[in-house]
Amino acid sequence: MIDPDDMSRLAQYSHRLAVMAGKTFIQEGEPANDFFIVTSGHVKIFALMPDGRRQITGFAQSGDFLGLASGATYGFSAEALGPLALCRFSRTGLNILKREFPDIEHRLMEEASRELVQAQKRMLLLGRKTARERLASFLLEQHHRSPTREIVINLPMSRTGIADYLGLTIETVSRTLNALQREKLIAITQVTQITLLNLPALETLARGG
Amino acid sequence: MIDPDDMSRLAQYSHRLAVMAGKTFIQEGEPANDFFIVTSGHVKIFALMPDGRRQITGFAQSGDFLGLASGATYGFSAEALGPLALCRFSRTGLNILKREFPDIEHRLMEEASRELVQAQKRMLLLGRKTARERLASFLLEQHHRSPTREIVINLPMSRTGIADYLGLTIETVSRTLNALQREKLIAITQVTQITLLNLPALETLARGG
DNA sequence: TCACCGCTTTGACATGGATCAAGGCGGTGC
DNA sequence: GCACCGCCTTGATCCATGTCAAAGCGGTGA
Repeated sequence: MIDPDDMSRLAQYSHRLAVMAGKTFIQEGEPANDFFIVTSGHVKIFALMPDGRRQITGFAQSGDFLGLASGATYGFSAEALGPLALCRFSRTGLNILKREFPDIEHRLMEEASRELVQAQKRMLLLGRKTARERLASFLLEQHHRSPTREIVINLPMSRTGIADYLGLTIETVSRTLNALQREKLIAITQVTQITLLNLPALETLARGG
Repeated sequence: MIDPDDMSRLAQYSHRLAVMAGKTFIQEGEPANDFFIVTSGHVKIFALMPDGRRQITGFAQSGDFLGLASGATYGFSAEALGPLALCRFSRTGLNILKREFPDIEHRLMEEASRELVQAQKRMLLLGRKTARERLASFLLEQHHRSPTREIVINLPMSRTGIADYLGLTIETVSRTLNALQREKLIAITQVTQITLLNLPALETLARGG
């Protein structure tokens, strides 16, 4: 999302930062002093309730911004899914940058737009779709992520991750995937690898009829 | 959100537009050629499924932007809740404006940030909260909207609106409100007017314990 | 005044998904 | 090879919310 040329200029205003796998490096509610760009690895973005209920609101990977959804404090928590590398900008540094490189604001804006579109789709999914529809939507989302539109998809997360992403329990995820397999819409080749056997049917299901 | 001074400069690049109450003036999936600023009235922003399931993703009122969450096509539909006045900008006009008044991009960015924070809260609500928690969150949101923090709140929408906003049915909304009344957390003074009797308890409930 | 209409409430019942509780299964270390 | 451990699956049951149906109830117009 950021081209390498800008990247090096940006680097003057930023600190490189490595994060261990599994570390929660942004805590919801803390002062949002920093802004990040992911340079390698994957990040899980989520919100927690006091009793432990978790909603994953998205993921970020290399090139993605982290911290757009922030006022005075962070509105989310973020955890490294594996070893992670980041560029960190202070908010004030970022503001200087925006003045110096107006293009940056465009890029931020584009990313924010994309995230907002994504967020609205997820609100529809979480508020109105059934478990089957959620799983179908999820599988197709993974499918579309692949540049070659592979019908064999490798799930980038565990059942717990899927459940927290879709607003379900792990049991429902497991049962629903098996139901889709019984109906020959998918084949579960390995625990984290699924083959999409009937794309049109999955698409119809995902959009709800 | 836009100051009157800028407003008049912006006006050169925009067309004023009046919309009748109830009219759906943005259809999800149509080419996102325009961008809007609400100048008076209220807008309901929502997504629909083919069988009629509806998820309201937000509302916009005077001063708010409409169209941030758009790629090539609109990712949502928008309906006038009452008589409505808008400024319409063509996308290309907006891009010219951005160059001419860099401040605009800042404002857009701020609004986008706010919307993203809001969206993440709603994903948690829709994915993980119970009906009671959703209603408590909703009532407090209305409460916070009032500049004077009135504990008597006037619901700006019907039961159907609340249900579609919270991902519930109208029956559940009705029953849950009555349950909260029985427990003396609220008093339903009129159908669309509710008094918050126990703010701390509502806040605890809304955040889930 | 009364009938009608849309919205809301209430009741009875159905059900999708959650919860609780065993197993199964694959990977790792001894 | 075997025991352990984390994750996943499967089964039994429960329950919050949805669905279906029937009254209220307030506003409007004849």
